[in-house]
Amino acid sequence: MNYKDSFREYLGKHGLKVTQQREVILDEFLAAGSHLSTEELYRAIREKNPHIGYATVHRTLKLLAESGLAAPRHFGDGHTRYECSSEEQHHDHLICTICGAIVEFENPGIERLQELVAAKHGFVIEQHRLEIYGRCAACLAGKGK
Amino acid sequence: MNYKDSFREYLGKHGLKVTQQREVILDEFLAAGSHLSTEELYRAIREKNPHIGYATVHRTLKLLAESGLAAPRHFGDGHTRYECSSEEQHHDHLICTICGAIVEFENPGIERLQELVAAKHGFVIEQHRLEIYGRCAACLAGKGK
DNA sequence: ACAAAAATTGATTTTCATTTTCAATAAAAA
DNA sequence: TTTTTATTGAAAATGAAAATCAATTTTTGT
Ligand SMILES: [Mn+2]
Ligand SMILES: [Mn+2]
Ligand SMILES: [Zn+2]
Ligand SMILES: [Zn+2]
Repeated sequence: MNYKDSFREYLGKHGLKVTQQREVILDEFLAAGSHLSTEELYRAIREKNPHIGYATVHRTLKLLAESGLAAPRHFGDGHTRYECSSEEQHHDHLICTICGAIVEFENPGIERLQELVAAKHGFVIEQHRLEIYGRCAACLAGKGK
Repeated sequence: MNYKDSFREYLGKHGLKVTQQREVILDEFLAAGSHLSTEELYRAIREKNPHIGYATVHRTLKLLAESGLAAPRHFGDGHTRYECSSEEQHHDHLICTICGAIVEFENPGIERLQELVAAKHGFVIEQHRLEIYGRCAACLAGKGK
């Protein structure tokens, strides 16, 4: 089942309605780059759909997050960013402090050690967040934007 | 050199003044528990020093962070929290999603793997943040507050 | 298809942590 | 001590996120 059907299913199961705005916003969310802020997605949508309001974009992103289709991220710039999460598996992020580039990575070894750390302290993990901040290759080479 | 002298040194080197308020706030910051929000520290200070304003507590915490004596943390509850950072070494956090308990841990294996991940993507690490959210032992046993 | 019921929309307002303002005050320099 | 400079704290401003509410759209019921 694809994103659009999953979203429709979630809406139906929660007594929510399938609206034109929600369809457009999901389409643009899937088409636009990942890790976009509400403001960024709103601007992208507004180009083709000037009638869709900021509040609706905001609410739909929260709805996508609640439905598990989008994942909110916080990289320290004061803006909540969202990325698709349904079909992708868990990953963490490398963030360039100069150009803002975001690189995703997965590391089973780190994941395993986290489980060991949690177990050692009697915790059962629900989620985790690992963000590595530094300078990306391009910026180190003086070629960052 | 202790915290108070380090702070005085930082102030002196930056053309800033050593004030009674800053001394009191640093004292309370060191005496109070770790991972306190500005609001929490302000309340603790106000009990003995009703004349110290919220803005001054806020500014002093930022100053402590700039000087490297305090480290700001964000655990997702919308409040910036601060902890001492000067003499302690790096650590990460386990946060209970039920009672809010915060457990600190260090794991050299995870740190090493992070360096490998960063190197693989051409990044030079400046800092990182690892937060593991889950249920603590007490809450799992039904004894959480 | 039509009417009634229920949810959504979007411009606007509100919230709330954080930051800034500014006249009075305190600290450091002369 | 006098002058200069920074700090203080009450209040106001800021800004991202969330809430409001009358108008509109979607869905349900007949
Ligand atoms: Mn990502
Ligand atoms: Mn800590
Ligand atoms: Zn870069
Ligand atoms: Zn707990």
